[in-house]
Amino acid sequence: MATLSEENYLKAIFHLSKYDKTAVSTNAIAQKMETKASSATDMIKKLFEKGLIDYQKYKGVKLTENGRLAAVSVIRKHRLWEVFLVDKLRFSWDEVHEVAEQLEHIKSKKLTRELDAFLEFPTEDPHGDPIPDANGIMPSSQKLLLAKVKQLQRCICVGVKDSTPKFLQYLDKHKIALGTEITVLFRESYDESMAVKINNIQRSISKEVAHNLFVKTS
Amino acid sequence: MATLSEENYLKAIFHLSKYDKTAVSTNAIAQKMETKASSATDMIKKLFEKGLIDYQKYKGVKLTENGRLAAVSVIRKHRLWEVFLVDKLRFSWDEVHEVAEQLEHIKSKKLTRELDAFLEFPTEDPHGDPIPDANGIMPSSQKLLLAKVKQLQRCICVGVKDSTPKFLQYLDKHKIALGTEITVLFRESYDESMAVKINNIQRSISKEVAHNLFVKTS
DNA sequence: TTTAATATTTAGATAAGACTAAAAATTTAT
DNA sequence: ATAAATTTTTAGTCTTATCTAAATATTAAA
Repeated sequence: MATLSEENYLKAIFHLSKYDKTAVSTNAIAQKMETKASSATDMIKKLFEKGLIDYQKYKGVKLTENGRLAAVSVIRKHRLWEVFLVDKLRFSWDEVHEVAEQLEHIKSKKLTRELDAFLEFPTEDPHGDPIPDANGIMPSSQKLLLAKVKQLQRCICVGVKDSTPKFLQYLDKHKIALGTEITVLFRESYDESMAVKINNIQRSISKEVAHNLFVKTS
Repeated sequence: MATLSEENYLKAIFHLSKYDKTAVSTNAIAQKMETKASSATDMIKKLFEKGLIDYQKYKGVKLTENGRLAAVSVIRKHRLWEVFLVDKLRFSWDEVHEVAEQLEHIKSKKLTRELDAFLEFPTEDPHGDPIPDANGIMPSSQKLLLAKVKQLQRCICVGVKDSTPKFLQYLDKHKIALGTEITVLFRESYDESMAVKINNIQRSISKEVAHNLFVKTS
């Protein structure tokens, strides 16, 4: 059984290797965990001893299958709790992360199973991120960044890449939510901003925002 | 802010001084925490430094007002989560304790407040124990042990003193639940057992059981 | 390709919370 | 009232997870 700190490191490693499946560096882990590289090295050794990561000195780390399962189990709980907080307890999507960071470490198979059933088996959390099933399988979705959408295409907002309160509150303020329809009008090459139509109103979306909003094209 | 371990010690001290409000001994705390007296002494010093207990060497400890509030806050969360598990997640009353022991340490004022509202402000947990309000006030109830009920009196089961799975499962097996009506017929002085009528059937209740079942007389 | 910069690891220290063993204080019993 | 038994505290050690500083390895630059 992994300790709280081990679980957090596994989660960090998982997120760092989510897109490119290459080895993760000690520094990257330390940065994500907001700790020092030496601390990361210590934990890396521990996770290696427990068979949760592959590791060779100076070569970075990769999750083993057991490590991946442990990480995904924590992520599953995190996202289920987020759904609970938003759907049942009147939290907004920018308030859930901190509490879910605590709840994700509660150890009880039955709790996770029953919570899942109580929430009617959700497949996505309030930010549009997929919820892994009990076997550790992530539902895949063909979302893409708004920044990649072609001119004159219509798309629907399905998730966020940056889920910090700041960005989520920005979206709330500008009436952009999951399910909101966005039509890309044109791109400003100077600053990489985009002119879009949202709720029939034309607006400009900055490069920063366009690179942190996931959409689906129909 | 109290650590997880500090919270558990405060809870232990609270429960040990619940009935008789006298000072609690180091040994009693150590026993309740399933640890050694020396460890208890270490923690006592820490809680004293933080102003959560009154303490004089060799004289035992008492919660300060702040200490009591901290303990009661944890107990409030514990009991709210127990209600959640039973009412919403299909846990039985003998399964909730272990999970609630973890959930009680989650730190979020909003979570507690919203959970309370979601559960429609319950006043008792699944074992009939009172749930303190947000200000740390315990609803009082005039329950008494079944063992104290007079002959030929009718009463209603409202709580348990022993809430270990073993006892709770015993009650389930014998169809005794909160709300069950019990009429005391007579007392066997030899073994202190009681003859009672439950659901119109006459049964014998051992001394052990009678001393762990709370009832209310009308 | 040798040097410079950067990344990683090692060594040793610290704090929290637990332990054992021994010392000191208190309580109980004679 | 003193001795014996018990309780409590102290002193020193251990583990986990962190840190700083120094050493070593790797990567980038000249």
